[in-house]
Amino acid sequence: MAKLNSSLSRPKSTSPKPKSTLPADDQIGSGHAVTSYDVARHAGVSQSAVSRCFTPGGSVSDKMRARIKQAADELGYQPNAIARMLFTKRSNLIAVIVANLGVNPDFTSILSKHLIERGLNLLFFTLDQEADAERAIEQLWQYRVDGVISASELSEAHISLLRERGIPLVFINRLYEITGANSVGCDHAEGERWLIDRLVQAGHKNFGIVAGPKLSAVSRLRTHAALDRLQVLGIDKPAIIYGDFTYEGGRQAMRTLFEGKKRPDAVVCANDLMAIGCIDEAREVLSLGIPDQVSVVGFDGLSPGQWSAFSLTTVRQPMQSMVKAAVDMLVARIADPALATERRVFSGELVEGHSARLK
Amino acid sequence: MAKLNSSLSRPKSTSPKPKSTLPADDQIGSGHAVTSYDVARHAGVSQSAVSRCFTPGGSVSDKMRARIKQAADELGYQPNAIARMLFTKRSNLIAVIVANLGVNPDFTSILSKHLIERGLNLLFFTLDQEADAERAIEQLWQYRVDGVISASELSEAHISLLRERGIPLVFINRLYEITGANSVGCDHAEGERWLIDRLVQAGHKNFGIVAGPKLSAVSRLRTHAALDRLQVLGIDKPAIIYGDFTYEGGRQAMRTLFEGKKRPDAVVCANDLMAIGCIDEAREVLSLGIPDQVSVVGFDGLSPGQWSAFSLTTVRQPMQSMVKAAVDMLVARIADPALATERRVFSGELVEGHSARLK
DNA sequence: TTGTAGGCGTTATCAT
DNA sequence: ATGATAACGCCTACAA
Repeated sequence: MAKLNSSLSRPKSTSPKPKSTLPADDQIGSGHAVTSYDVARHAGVSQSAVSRCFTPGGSVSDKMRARIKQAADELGYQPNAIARMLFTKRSNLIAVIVANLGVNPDFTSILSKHLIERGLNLLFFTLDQEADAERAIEQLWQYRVDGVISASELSEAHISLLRERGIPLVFINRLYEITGANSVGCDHAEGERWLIDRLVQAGHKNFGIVAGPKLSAVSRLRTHAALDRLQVLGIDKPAIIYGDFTYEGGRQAMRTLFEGKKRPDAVVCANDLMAIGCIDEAREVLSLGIPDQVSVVGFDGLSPGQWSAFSLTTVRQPMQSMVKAAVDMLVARIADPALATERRVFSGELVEGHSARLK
Repeated sequence: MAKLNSSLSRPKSTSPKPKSTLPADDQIGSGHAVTSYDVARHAGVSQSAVSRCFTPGGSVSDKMRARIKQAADELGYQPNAIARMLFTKRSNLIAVIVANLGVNPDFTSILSKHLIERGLNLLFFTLDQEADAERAIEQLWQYRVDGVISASELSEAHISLLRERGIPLVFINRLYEITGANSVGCDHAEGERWLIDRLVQAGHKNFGIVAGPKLSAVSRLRTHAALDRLQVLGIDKPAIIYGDFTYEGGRQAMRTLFEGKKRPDAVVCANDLMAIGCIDEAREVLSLGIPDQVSVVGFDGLSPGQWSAFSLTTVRQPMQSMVKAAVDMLVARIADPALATERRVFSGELVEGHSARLK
């Protein structure tokens, strides 16, 4: 029961015979891993012909192409991407890094679609703890990914590591002002100003802010913009509660906000999930009418927010455009790594739900 | 400006010199792609020593290991997974296939976590149209993934293709009775019986069923189980509406259900998202009290269903356990492809929310 | 324990 | 247009 010798006739293989590279024809679908040599032998051509035949720009006669394609089909041959990668140094792999929380649920599938369109594949990394980032960076390097899209913040060290290694990196909705890293994002400040302006126009006076985690850059951007605008409009400094971007966090923040003596008439949340939590807490526990007694606004444009139970007033991020832009940008950088770093910022879209009194 | 000759001293390279494989030492962090040869040269050892040093079971003396590790660190060396794959035929890649709709949002991140624990990486495929399946199967084969986890249904042809190629496959929550494919899932029938029993016990008499798409196996399982149980309990045959597993679909189904002359007092939905849609439609448009006038139940255990706005009565699928089981099973099959195919079925957990009158 | 040498399945350069 | 052949970077007998 010796192993079956599937692919003989390699250049310097055991067979000493110099010419006549066509020993006994193969049995179809037998052993594993049919290689280009097997196809070549089966079609009676050289291995390089097979390779060319599967290469986009390869110069092969129609007749030969047909013969090879048929042989390949009969044997069930597909080129081995691994071997190709080894030679070409292009893996067609894009590493996608997402933080476990605070990511729009359909982000991944939208991204996947855009990558597919460009013939790229998605190597997925999700980050729970800081240690995971270390591992992700190490792995994606080992797999020689062509580029990285990150929806999670990365340390300076990791960013520069990627730069040194020449791996293009594009951030989605993270990390703006910092060191030259490519990014696409939503104009959080603008959106937040819209919300505040509308709320103030409608006569709200006592604001409460539900921020995200203190170290979240997105939360900072949104919250600061709101605070700034309130100050510009001459509104009293609002109470600020720091949440964790979750539903539960939103509920808790709302509770805390209404324990104080100065109860807000408008609550501005750093994301939709917390806003939903606020609404539920207001109705369920605090017995407050939304938007009659309190207005609540969020940020993101999550689909649950648009369910009629909440009808959340919020700013929708143009996910499709952002993701497309990120992929475009990444692909451009892969083609020409010398391109200048760039930021693309999209305006959100104000969604006037019924969770806030707007007039 | 000639290209810099980073790694000389390959076995049969240009250099004719037979011995003394240590030409001028390298400049750190210079060119790209530092290889094991570079490290070897830097540390003054053989390339194979470097390789062994990075291989779990490799036999290297502590002294040498230290020297090599240091050299590797200085040069920023990480083994090239691609080259390794080519030789070992193991990619440490697991293909994960999900259908675009109808997937529990945190499924991917849970899965990712479990794969990480085993040192596996996640190659992500999302399926929109039937054509995408074709592409996914082709790609994952080209990348020589070690195994496949699918949360989407696959055609018989694709399943047997994977089998022929010796790629272990585990389904999550799909495709039970069919051809010997490994799967883990939730006991839909049992859960559905629980729901029906409780509803009937509480005195509900007129049922409405909101099913999923007609070709969805999961929907069929859940719906059939509900219908069977109703029949066993002697309840009149309920109206059945076919939805699409979405929120909007749920709303529409609810509307249709209440256009009929026999208005149900209990609506059983094939998933949580549609159940939420039903609740919103009932309250918003039909002005029906939940659960006073109609009871609504779902299936899945989605977190939005548990928000107090809905407090959905449902059956929660034990996602963590299911995913862990799937990974365990897959890893076992990778280790021993001859293992018998197996199905693991977990019981769900009845969640008694307030969307249904249960007594 | 360490070094030598051959091969994994491609692509690409060169003759033909 | 086609066929030989040398890498690509690593792993693993085998020899020392």
